[in-house]
Amino acid sequence: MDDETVERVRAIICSIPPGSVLAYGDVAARAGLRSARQVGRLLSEDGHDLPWHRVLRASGTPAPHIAHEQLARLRAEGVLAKDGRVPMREYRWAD
DNA sequence: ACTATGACAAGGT
DNA sequence: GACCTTGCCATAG
Repeated sequence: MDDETVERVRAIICSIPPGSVLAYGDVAARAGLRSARQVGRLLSEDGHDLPWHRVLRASGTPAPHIAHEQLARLRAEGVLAKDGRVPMREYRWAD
């Protein structure tokens, strides 16, 4: 993991507009990473100052330990989850 | 060097 | 849709 790549990931996550979301894999792809786990690891370690709540799994289900907080924050931005799951088809950020 | 673990994903059943 | 198996890659022991 070069610092340059880390910066790219951080930049991408920061640029996600409120009301939109991205999957870990999407962020990874845009940042040039080969594995989505890298993104998750980054957030767990160095993502405390980023809008991490706009990043979730490809299926629209957030990670278990943060699920409650995540859905609450998204709900505050207008992202409505259906039974703990966000409909990516509608909220997925495409620029 | 090897194994286990983790904010994951894709493909098969 | 749900569930299981593989692949993935950095870190920790």
